[in-house]
Amino acid sequence: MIDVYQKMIDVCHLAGLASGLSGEMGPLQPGGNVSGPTLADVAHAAGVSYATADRVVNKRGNVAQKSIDKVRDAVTRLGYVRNVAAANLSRQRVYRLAFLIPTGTNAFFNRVREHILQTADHFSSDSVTVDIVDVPAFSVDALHACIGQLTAYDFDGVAIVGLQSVTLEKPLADLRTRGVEVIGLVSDLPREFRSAYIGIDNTVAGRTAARMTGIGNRDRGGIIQTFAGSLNARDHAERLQGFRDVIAADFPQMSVLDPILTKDDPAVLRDAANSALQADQPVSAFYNVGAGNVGLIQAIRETPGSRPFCVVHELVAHSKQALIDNHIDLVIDQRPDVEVNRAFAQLRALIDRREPPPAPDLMPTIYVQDNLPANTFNSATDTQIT
Amino acid sequence: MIDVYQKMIDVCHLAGLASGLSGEMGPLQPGGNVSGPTLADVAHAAGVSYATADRVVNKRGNVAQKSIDKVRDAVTRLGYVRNVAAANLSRQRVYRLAFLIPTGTNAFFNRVREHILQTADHFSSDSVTVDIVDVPAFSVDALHACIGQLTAYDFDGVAIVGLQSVTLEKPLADLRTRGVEVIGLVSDLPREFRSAYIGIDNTVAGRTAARMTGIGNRDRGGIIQTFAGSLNARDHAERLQGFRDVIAADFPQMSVLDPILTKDDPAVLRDAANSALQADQPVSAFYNVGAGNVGLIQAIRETPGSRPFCVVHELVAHSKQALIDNHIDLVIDQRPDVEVNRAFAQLRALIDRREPPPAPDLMPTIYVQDNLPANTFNSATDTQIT
DNA sequence: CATTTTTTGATAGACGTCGATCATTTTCTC
DNA sequence: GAGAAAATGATCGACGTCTATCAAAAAATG
Repeated sequence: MIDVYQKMIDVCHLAGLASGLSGEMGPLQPGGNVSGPTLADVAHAAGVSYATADRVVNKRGNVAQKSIDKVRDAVTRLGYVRNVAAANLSRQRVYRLAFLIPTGTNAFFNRVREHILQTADHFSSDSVTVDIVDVPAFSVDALHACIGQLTAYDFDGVAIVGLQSVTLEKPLADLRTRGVEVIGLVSDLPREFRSAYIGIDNTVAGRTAARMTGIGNRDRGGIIQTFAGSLNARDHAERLQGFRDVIAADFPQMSVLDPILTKDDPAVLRDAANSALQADQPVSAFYNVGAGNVGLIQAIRETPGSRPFCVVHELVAHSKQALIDNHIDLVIDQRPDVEVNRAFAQLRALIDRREPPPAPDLMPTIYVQDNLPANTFNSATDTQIT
Repeated sequence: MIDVYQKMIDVCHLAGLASGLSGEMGPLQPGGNVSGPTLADVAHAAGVSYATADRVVNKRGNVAQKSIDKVRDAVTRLGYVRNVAAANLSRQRVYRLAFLIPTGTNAFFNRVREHILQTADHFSSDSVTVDIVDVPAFSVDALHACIGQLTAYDFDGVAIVGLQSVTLEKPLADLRTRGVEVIGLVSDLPREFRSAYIGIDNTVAGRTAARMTGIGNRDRGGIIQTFAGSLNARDHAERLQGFRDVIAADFPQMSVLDPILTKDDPAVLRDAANSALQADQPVSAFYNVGAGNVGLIQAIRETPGSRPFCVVHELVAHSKQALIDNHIDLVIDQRPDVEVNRAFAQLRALIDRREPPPAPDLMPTIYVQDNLPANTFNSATDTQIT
C-alpha cells in the first residue's frame, strides 16, 4: 500500500475504505529519519577525510583526480544534497538583489514596485535584501549608465526592465563576469546577456486581445480602431502584430485600422478616441495596445449611447474601475505580481545554482468585471500604463 | 552621458532584516553590514539574559509579564527577525506534508498530482517530504477514515481536497489538536476546522463564464443550455448560481435552461449535447459547469455546421485541444498548479508560524486558444474533469 | 636519495537558533 | 519572615556547512 520513492519524497497511499481499514497500516515510521546524508557521510563513504570531500564539492582545488572521482561517486550514490540553510548560515549568505525599474508616475510600474516591496519584506527573514533602482524610462543611455554603476556594489542578482540595444551588451557582460546574475523583467534584454526573461510574450497578448474582440463582435463585424504609444516600442508593435494576425485569420469580417499614435498620453488618447467615436463610419471596437487609458475611459464616459467593444492592457486602479463601471469590456493583464514573485525565485535559484521551482508559463490574463482580484491598487498616481 | 546619470540614479535600499522598515533612502555601502540583530542582541537590548529572551520568543512560558514586554519591545525596536535557516537547522526541522487527493482517472486531479510531485521534488532540498494520499472520490466516509488515520503519522501539515460535512469535524479537530496544520484545497472543508482554503470561489467562476457567454452572444441573444454533474455538488451548484445571476442581470436577452444532469459521465453528456443540438429551438450557447467534456466535444465534433458558443471548465489535454480545434470557445480554469504552489507556501508558513508570502487572490482564469500555456498535460487518462 | 611540490588528514571556530539543565534570585503565600 | 513557587541567568551541545590552519603523508623532481 505504501510506495516509497527513492528521493526524499515518499508518496504513500493510505488504504481507502475498500481494502481493510483495520488499525494502522504499515510503516512510515512517525519518527523516521528523513534528513539526508551529510557531507561527513559522503566523505566516509568515499574513504576520504571531510576536508577532502569539502575541497571537492566546493571546488577549492589541489585535489587528486582519483579523489575527486571517489567523492563525486559517493555523492551520487548517497544522493547527497548540500543543506542550503546550513551553508547560508555558515557563510552568512545574504542575497543582495537589485531591481531596475523605470521611473515615472506609471501606474503599472507602481504596481511592480509595490509588489517588490511586499515580497522583499516577506523574504527579509530569509536574508534577502533588495534595492530598487530608479531608471529614467525608455532611455538606453540612462539604463546603460545605471547598469555600469551596478558593478560598484556587489549585488548577487539583478532584475532589469530591459531595452533591446546592443549598447547594453558591454555593461551587462561586465556585470556577469563579476558573478552577478542578470534577468530581464517585463521587457527583455539582449538574449545572450541575461540568464532568463520573466515576462509575457507580447505577440500572444495581442493575439489574445484579438480573439476576445472577435468573440465580442462575431455577428456585427465592423471596424476596429487601434491605439498605440509608439510603434518603436517593441512591445506595442508586437501586440499590434499579434492582434492583426488573429483578426485577419479568424475574423475576416472585421477590419483593423492603423493605430493612432498617442505617446501613451491620456490627453492625446482622449482626443483621438473622441474623434473616432464621432466618425462617420461607426467604429465597433477599440483596442489600445499601450498606456494612457485614463484618456480613453474619459472619452467613453463622456459619449452617450452605446460604445464600441473595448479592450485595453494592464489592470490598474482606473482600468479596474472602468471594468466595473462597464466602460470597457476586457483588460489583458500580464500579472506583474506573479512576474515579480517569479523574478525573486529565479534569481535565488540562479544564485544558489539550483533549479528554479516548477512554474507554469507566464501567459496574459483576461480580466472581466467578474474575476477581478480583490487586492486594491492603492497607487496614488495612475497616469500611464504601458 | 554616463557622468550625467551618475547622480540621477536613485537607489532605494531595503534593509533585509528590518522587518517593518519601509525603504530607507540613500546610497548603499558596497560592503555594508546587512545581517540583522540576533536574539542575543535582543536579549542584551532588553536587559535580560539570552535564556529569557528565548523563552519569550519561543513561548516556553514561566516568564514574568514585564520581561515579556521588555523583550517584545526590544524585538520591534531592533527589528529582529528570527533566522529561519538557523532555526530549522538547529531543530532539524523537516516539513512533513500530506495531500489528500481524490482517486480516479480524473484528468484534473491528475494535473494536481503531477504538480504536487514536481513541487515536492523541488523542495526536497529544503527538507520537505510529501505524501500523496489517495482518497476515494466524493465519499465522506472514506475521507473521514483517511483523516482519522493521519493522526497515526506525525505530519506537520495536511492539504485536503475537502467535502462539506459535519462528520469531518471531529477527525479534523483531532488532527489540529495534535498540532497538524490543515488547509482545504480546491474544495473547502468545514470553515472552523481548517486554517486556510486554497481554491477559487466557484460563484465567481460561474459569473465569469456568464460574462464571457454574454459577450460572445451580445447581439444574437438566445438560449443557453447548461450541464452539470450533480446539483448536490456544491461547486457545481455555485457555478450555476453565479452564471444565472450574471445572465439575468446583464444579459436579459438570453435565457438559461435548467441544467441537464450528467453525473460527469462523458457518454451521458454526449447524448444530452446531441439532443440539444438537434432540438427544435436552436441553442445558442452551451455551458458545462462540471466534467465529462470529452463527451461534449465529441457531440460538437460530430455535428456539422455552426455550433453553439461553448464554455467549459478546467484546462486539460482534451479541453486544450478542443480550444485549438475551435470546437469550444473558452475554458475557465482554476490553475491547479498555482493552487498547489500556494498550498505548499501556505503550509510552510503556517508550520513556521509566519506570514504567508504576499500573493494575489486566486481567480478563475480565462483561456482561449491564444493564451494557452505550453506545458503539456501528459496525463494518459482524461475521462473526467472537475 | 634528498628536496620540493602536491595532496591529504585532523581539527577548530564560526554562523544563529533550539532545547536542555542547573543553580540562583526574585516573588508570592501564609 | 520562613518556605514554596515562580522567574531568571548562565551555559552546553547539538544542527551541517564554511573557512581556516597546520602537520603529515604521498607524489613528483632533479
